[in-house]
Parts: sequence; structure tokens; C-alpha cells
Amino acid sequence: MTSINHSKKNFAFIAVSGPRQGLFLYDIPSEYGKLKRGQRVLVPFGKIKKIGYYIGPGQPTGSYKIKSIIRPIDLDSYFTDDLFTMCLWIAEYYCANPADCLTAALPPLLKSKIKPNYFWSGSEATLPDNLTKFFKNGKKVSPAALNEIDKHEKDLLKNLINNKVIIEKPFEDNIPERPTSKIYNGLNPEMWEEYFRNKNIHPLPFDGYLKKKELLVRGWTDYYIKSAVNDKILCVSAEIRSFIPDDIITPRVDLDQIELNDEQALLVSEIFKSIQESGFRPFLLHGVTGSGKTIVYCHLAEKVLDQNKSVLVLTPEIALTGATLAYFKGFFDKAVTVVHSGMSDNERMESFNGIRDGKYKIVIGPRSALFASLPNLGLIIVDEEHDSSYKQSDPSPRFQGRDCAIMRAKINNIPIVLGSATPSVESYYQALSGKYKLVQLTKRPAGAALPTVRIIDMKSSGLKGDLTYFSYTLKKEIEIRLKKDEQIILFLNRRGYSPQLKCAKCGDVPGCPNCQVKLNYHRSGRKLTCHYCGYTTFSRDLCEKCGSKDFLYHGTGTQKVEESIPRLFNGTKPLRLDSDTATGNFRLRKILHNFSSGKSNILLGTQMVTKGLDMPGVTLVGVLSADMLLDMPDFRSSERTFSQILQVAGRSGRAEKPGEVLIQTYYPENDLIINAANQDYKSFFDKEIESRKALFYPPFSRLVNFIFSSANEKKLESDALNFRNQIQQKLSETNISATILGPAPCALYYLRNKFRRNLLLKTRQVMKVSRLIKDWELENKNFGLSSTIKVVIDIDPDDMM
DNA sequence: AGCACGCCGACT
DNA sequence: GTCGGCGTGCTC
Repeated sequence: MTSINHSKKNFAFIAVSGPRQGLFLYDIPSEYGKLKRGQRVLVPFGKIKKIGYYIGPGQPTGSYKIKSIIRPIDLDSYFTDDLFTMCLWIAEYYCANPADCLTAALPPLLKSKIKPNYFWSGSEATLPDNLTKFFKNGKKVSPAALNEIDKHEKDLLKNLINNKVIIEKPFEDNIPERPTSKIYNGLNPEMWEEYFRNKNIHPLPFDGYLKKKELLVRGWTDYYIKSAVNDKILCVSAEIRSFIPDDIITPRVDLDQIELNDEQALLVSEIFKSIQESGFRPFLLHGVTGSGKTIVYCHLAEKVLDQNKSVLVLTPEIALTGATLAYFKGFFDKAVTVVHSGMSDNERMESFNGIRDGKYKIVIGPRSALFASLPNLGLIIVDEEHDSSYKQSDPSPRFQGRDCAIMRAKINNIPIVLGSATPSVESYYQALSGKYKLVQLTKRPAGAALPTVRIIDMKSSGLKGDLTYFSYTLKKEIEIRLKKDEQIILFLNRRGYSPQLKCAKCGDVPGCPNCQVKLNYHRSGRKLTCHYCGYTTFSRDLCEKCGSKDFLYHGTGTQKVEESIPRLFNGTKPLRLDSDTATGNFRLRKILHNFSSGKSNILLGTQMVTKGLDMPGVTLVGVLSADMLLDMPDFRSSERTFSQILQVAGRSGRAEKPGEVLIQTYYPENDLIINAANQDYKSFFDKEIESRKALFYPPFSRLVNFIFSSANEKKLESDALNFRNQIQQKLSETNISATILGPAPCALYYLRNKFRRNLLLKTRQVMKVSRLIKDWELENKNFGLSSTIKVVIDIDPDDMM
């Protein structure tokens, strides 16, 4: 080893997915020239090949052998400088693998492990003799031919591509078909009775489009579908999965008629001034629900586009932010693209290329859109900045999208607007301390007033029996709205039907054999399911412990309330919106569509109904129980409860008709509930910030959570303790001040057949801690712990389950 | 993290 | 006898 002369070699760090410390030193043969930052290369890694990212030049430090890269994959880098810098910052700050952070910026088709494909094009005239036999115009270059090219000379492939003899199509043959399905709509409904008179099926005409499956449910058969299509009773069309959910977003066409009010106009000009000065500046836009934040965003974006710059808009889950999309589409039409999980790989690729080419000037999407490779970024907007979906907790990188957006704005030296009706305690604190500029929208435009809120004490006014979730007052108010054909949203913070199955005799509740949590009972299918690992079993007729056949169905979920509503309200069937009914974009959109088109006047749901819905027909919001989140062992539970109540209350009275909100609670005297009812953010904040300060929680500190897991509990316990002692010493040696809590069993202390402990650090110097962790792990594999112990590091965790 | 290799238990 | 399940170790 020592005899090798390294001086003429061109060493470079390549990021490879895998271990947390994912930079490896490779030799870049000189024939590949100078690689660009973020350019992908194929490298030998152990006994396999992997895709790596060129990071920059480096020198060997240890005595390991250094391999050469096999070849570059891309001819250029997909990463703009600012994006590359942000990805590496994320890797460092969140203790994540750099390759994983870079991969987050690529569309699925480029994440593939498969090599790019090459196609013959043009003429074979310039090919070396031994390769001419492989030439087939328009056809894929065979692996054998590639092998031959590789052997022939190192940069032959590159030359052939440059000379357009070969075209590189990265991963093209891996692109799946566009997902389409046949859908049917009914024609000539007036003829149906006659048409089906002498036939074996007698379906009713229907509105809109149904899939074949849905027709079969309605009594159709394959045969009759086919003949009805022939007889022009049904019409078939193919549905391509929608790029943007058109059915809930009709682009606003009335936008030029909407005038900004004084507040809004002032705000636009103030932020725009900062844009013109072109400097990093975070704004916190605190605007009451329905105050027209979106229209302010649009006017800002318009001014940024006028300067030939682009805009990045982050939102919580995209399907629930139809209103935001509708505004942007109305304003900017084809300059807007959306990035979301419902898109096919093809659509994502199109969007990715369009963004890079400058075809799209505005990108809207959830936290993954943070990585959009927009050139010439002029403004970032983070809507509903308090939303917990901005934090990715699994898999790594475990980043906070809002915080990273601030970093991206800083890197680009541009302003960023964080908007919310209930700002996170962290952001509001920064605004009060002057680090962010606080701007406010205090009124709803066009006469719409804030809803009136009443607190209802459930201790004295609950209905008897199993319907403990409706007070007489709420019941009466719902009846009044139903009579007037107005709409109602009911919010319940729990899902499922009677989540637990409890034996009436011995009180046993069946638990999950893997996770030591109680199983949830789902009446549809009489199944018991573990919500953490997915373990499912059928419920027994007899109690496993004592053999009794009587069970109590414990607790109340949306499904149980759903069933009780027709009984309470003259057969009115509610629409239910929770993660059971709204799996997949399509079903979710359908539920929202059904509600906005008045198929039902009651929408019942969990957290999902609290997010940015803009339903003008809603005049009453009922919070069935405000209490459930308050008992969670989490320092953010007050903040979450407050924000959920305020947000759901904000769904009421968004148009001309006044809105009302009823909050049912067993703690009517609780400050948090009172502040939420008064929609008094400032009082909530003042109280909350005191307790954060007293307990040294964010924003006064930042948290670093270490989660250890292992099948061996003894070893886990001793190794976690060992880790604590070591990090304590390292922290004091490096003069980093931090408070250490634990190790303690996690809230879910047994999950997926592993025991779990966590160790919590509170510190003001997270970056220093991250570097300490990195150095420690580089010199000591797995921090010197047994290799059976898995260590997960979560910086700025959102919850500590 | 993800893969390969190796050790052991079940089954043809 | 061999197939494949999971536990362990390593990657420039």
C-alpha cells in the first residue's frame, strides 16, 4: 500500500447512500475531466455497484484502499448551486447521509438504481469497425455493445453521445405506463327504463363518471356494460390520473375583480420592497383564518415573476389545499406546476424537466417540493407554516421543511414568507424578537366576519347512552342548519370504530403481539389492527382470557359517530373524512367534492377537516371533543390542540352568512380552551412561551433525540447508558452546553419486535452537536455500541413516540 | 441503509 | 442433501 504513489491521482469525495457517514474517497481517472458538484457517477461499493454523487476533491486520511469510479452517469449535474448547498447543509445539520439528501431532489425515475439507457441514432460512420455490427438505428444499444464500448476506450461513449451517434435516455425503459383506467358515464337517461325493461338488470341512471368496479357494485355485469356501450347507453373514456386535482380546483376566473383591501395592499408593498432590495429576510404573516393570505401570496408572486424570477410555494398535504391551487392556477395558469405524491413517475419527470428548463416559474408542493430545482429563485412562501407535516420523521433525512426553506432563502439571499393563522410558537417567538418581520392580516375581506364561538360544558349537557358526543345545544344547532340547508363540519380527534375491544367480564383488551400496544377494533370486517406495525387479526367470539362472550366497545371514533348521525338527525347521512375513508388522492377529492356540491350537509372528520378547506356553505363547526390531545405526553400538545381548534373554527362562515362554532369539552375553565374559543392567539402564546421557557423547551432550546432499538433489552439498556456517559463526557470536553434526559423507554417501548429507548438532548448548539456526532461515529463504528443496537438520530423531532 | 455471506433448522 | 430464514459485518 505505502509504495503506491498517490500524487498524480485525482481523488474526490463521492456521496454514496448507505451508512450515515456516507462520503467515500474515490479516484477519478483523468479522462473523465472535471466533474460537477452533484453529478452522478457509477462506483464499485463493496461487492456491488452503486450510484454516487460527486461532492468535491479530497485527500486520503486513513490506510484504506482507494477504488476508481466506473464512469460518470450524467453528462452534467442536475443540481443548481443553491440546491446542492442546501442538500449538504441538511445532511450535516440533521446527521443524515448526504446521498440521501441529494436523492430527495430527484424525480423517481432518476432515483432508480438502473443504469441509463442508450439508443443508436444518426449514422454509424464514425464507429470503430468492431462496433459497426451492433448498430441498429433507433434501437437500444445492447449491453454487449456497451461492454465493447467500455473496453474500447474510456471516453468513447461520451464522444459518441456528443457526436449524436448515441442518445442517452436516463432510465427510460423503466418508465411505467401512464396509469389510466376506463370510466363510464351514462347517456340518454330518459331511455333507460325502456332499454332495460326486458333485461336481467335494472340499474338507475347516474351522474358523472363511474369505474367498472363501481358499476358492478350497482348491479351491472360485464356483459351488460359491453352491450350498453354499443347501444349508446354508456360512454367509455380513459381517465388519466389527474396532474392537478381538477375536480376540486376550478381555477378562479374572478381574480381581477378581487381588490386587495388596505391591509393586504400594504403588506404586498412592504414585502415587495424587500424583494427589490434582494436580501434574505423572513416574514411571518400572521393572518386570521379567511383573511385572504393566498391572494397576498399571488400578488407577491406576480411581482417576482415580473422580475423574471421564480417562486417556490410550500403547502401541507397538497390535496387539502385545493383553494391555494385554485388561486395560483387562476393567476398564473401554465406557469404553475405542482409536485405531489399522486403524480405518476412520468408526470414527475415532465414537471422536473419543466422546472429546470424554466417552463414553470411557480412550483407548489408539500415538503418534498423544497428540493425543486428552480433556477433564479426570487421568493419562497411557506403556507400554514405551523403544520406538522413539514417535518419528515421517517425515513432519513429527518428534516423540517419550513426550517430548510429558511436556509434555502438564506443561501439564495432572498425573502421568505411564512404564513399561518396559528403560527408555531418557534416562529412567533422569532418574530417578536425581531429576527423575523411580523406582518398581520386582522380582518376577513368582503364583509365575512369571524365566527362566534361558544364553549359547551359536557359535564352537564351530554346526551345519555352511547351518544355521549352530542350535547343538546350542538344537536339543536345542527338541526337548525339542516333545516336551512346550510353546511356543518364536525371535528373529532380520533378515528376508527370503538378503537378497543374490551371484555365486559375480565376487562381484557387484546394487544398486538409485536408492539405491546392495544389493537384497534374496526367493525367493517370485524378486524383487530395494530396501528403501528399493521398486524391484523379477526376478532374472536369469545374472550381469550376468560371465555366470556360479552364485549364493551370502548371509546368513540368517527365511524361510531357517523353511524349515530342518521339516528339523531332524521336520516341525514354524513360524509366521513379521515385516513380510513380518504386513502389515496382520488377518494379524498371525491369526498370533498361531494361535500362542496351538497351531496350531504354534514362533514365529519379528524385532523383532515382542520386543514385549509374553503367551503363557503359552512355556517357551523362542531368540535365534538376538544380534550383528547391534551392528555398526550408531549410538550407540543397544547400548541397542537390550540391550533386545531382555531383552524377548524376558521372553516366556518367564510362567505356572507355568519358562522358559528361550538366547542364541547369537559374542561370549560381551561385557559387553552378559552383562548382558542376567543381566537386569542396572543394570550395563548404568552402562556405557552412561559412554560417553554421554564422547561427549556424550543424555542429556548433545540432538541436532539437519539432512539436506540434492539431485540436484546438487557444489552439495549446498558448500551444506551454507555452512550449517555460517553456523550456527556464529549459534550463537556468540547464545551457544548446541553441538558441530557434519559435514557428512558420510548412511549412505544416495544415496536416491530424491537425494544426501544430514547435519549433526549436540549441544547442551543445543535450544529456543534451534529458535528460531534459525525466525528465520533467516523472514528468509532456505531459509537462503540454493539452492532445489534440500531441508533436513529432525530434533530428537532416533532414527537417522541 | 442494504447487501452478501454464513450459520442453522426444516423439508424433499 | 440443499433451500432459505435471519443475524452480523462492511462499504473508500
